[in-house]
Amino acid sequence: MTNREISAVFDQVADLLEFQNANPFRVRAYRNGARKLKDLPQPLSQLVADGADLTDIDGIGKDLAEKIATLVRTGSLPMLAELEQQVPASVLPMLRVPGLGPKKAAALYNELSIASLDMLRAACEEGKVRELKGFGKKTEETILAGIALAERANDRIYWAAADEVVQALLDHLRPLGQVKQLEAAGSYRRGKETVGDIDLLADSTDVGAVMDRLGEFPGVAEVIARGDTKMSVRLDSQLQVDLRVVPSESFGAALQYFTGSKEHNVEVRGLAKQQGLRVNEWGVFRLTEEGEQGERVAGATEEEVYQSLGLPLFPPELREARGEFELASEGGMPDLIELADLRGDLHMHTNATDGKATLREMVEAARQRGREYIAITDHSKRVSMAGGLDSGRLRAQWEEIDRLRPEYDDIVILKGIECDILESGEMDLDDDVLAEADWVVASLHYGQKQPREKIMQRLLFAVQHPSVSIIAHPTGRLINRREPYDLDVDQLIEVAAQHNKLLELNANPARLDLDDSHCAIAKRLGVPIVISSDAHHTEGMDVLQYGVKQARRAGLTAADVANTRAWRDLKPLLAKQAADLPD
DNA sequence: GCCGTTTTCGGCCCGACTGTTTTCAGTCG
Repeated sequence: MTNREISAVFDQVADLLEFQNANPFRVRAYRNGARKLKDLPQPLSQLVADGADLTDIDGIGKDLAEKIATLVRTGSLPMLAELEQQVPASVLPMLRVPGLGPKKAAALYNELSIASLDMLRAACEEGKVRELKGFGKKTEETILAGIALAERANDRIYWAAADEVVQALLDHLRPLGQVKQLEAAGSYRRGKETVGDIDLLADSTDVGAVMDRLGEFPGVAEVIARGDTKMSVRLDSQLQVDLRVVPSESFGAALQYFTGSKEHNVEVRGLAKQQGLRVNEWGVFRLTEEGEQGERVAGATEEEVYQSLGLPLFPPELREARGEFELASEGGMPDLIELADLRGDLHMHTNATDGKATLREMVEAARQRGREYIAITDHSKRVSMAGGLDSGRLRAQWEEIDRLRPEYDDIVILKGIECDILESGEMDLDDDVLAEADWVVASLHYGQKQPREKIMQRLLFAVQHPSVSIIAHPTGRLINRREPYDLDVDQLIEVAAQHNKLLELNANPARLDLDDSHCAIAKRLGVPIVISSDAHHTEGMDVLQYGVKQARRAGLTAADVANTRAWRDLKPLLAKQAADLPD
């Protein structure tokens, strides 16, 4: 089992325990463990085989260590089977109904034997739910309305889509004179690849005016809640927007609190407590001897909030309780990569295959964006739907590049190819033509459902091929639409490290592949990441910003990303002899 | 279930809002 699979088992255990009203700290222990394992650089199977002490992993104690060993050895966990006997897994979707938590869901299951969303809907329509103790007519209506939301499969939207809504909301609220500061917080600010809802924070003393203004935002379908400081609305698109209005002296504390993540905040507040301080969204406060809230020591800015706790101002992208506190205590907060650090773009298509723009148009667009070098990487012949290139057409394209090069002295145009890794495991083009290329991107397009062994055989063949520079979109996942291939990413990264190959972070907002935790593993193993646009038209080059967000979440600095280098400094990283490459 | 420069037991972040309550539990972030 992979680390992620083991992590998923612990998450499932946590869900079921929560449903059974187990000790919340026990539930948290499983969730914490799941999170730590997902981001672990070494495969657990290897650690178990080596007889390593798993309790060395932060958050893993004696009990979870034993369960990990059981999962590695047998592929299943008796405890999970037992839990599923007590509570069918079909109840878990009920927890996604807004307003339904473990307590209420358990009451529905225990009192009315409701074990699925369908049964829940029927019970609401028959008016049975309102008769339960602790439920009422209003709750029943809320549940009924919420079922539709829960049934919508995982509807977190791409960060790029959230960004459009956020900008519109900010533009709508900013002109209001009563608003002194305004920020979008939450997972949007942390740059997560998908965003579940939008969190806005306003600095104002006129709460009513700000809330009224949000209510007037075009596209507000309903007001879910509105209190003294907090308001929630749902947009026509079903997206929820939470607004919090605080005074200036609390803005920093509220921004810190509202940015999260929840796990990061739990850690921050725990650390505060050890120092006799209390952190909440209103500020940082000294605690009196009786444990009462005393004098305020910080709150106006995030920086002073963290500073008052002896912590650095964490970049929002790192606030996931995935090791940032350890980095801070070692004094090494990384200087994360920024969009402006990128100098080249090494994956793009033209109308020779499935791109929309000509070679010259792509070159011009790249120059306008200040790129110092680009690789033209059209598809190879097996990708017939895209009109992939055979060796003849590919060489013809390279001749066209030869003709263009003298016209541009401010951009290096690399002769590249996105060569398909065939189902058989061979490369789609002959070795002699691949050897002539400046830059070979290898990727899978077909046979994505093959068993892991076969997928890995293909990927490992490609990564060891002398002419291949990089593996593109290595896992093949499409966010919310397609699962990754059945592959062992850890092994792929290891072999890439052994053969001095690069791995792509495809910046398309639907791909973002490799993802943040895999990029972090690549960093630890010294595998350079290349952030590429995979542009199919000129505007497609602008997606690099999303790749940079993901890279920041992985803790990558400019030094970890190969295409932050000038072309002459990138060449030594490549398998190909620098002398065979253009200047 | 995890963890320990106050602890191997007794803690484990904190507050807003709603609905169903007569003073609070549940949910959410």
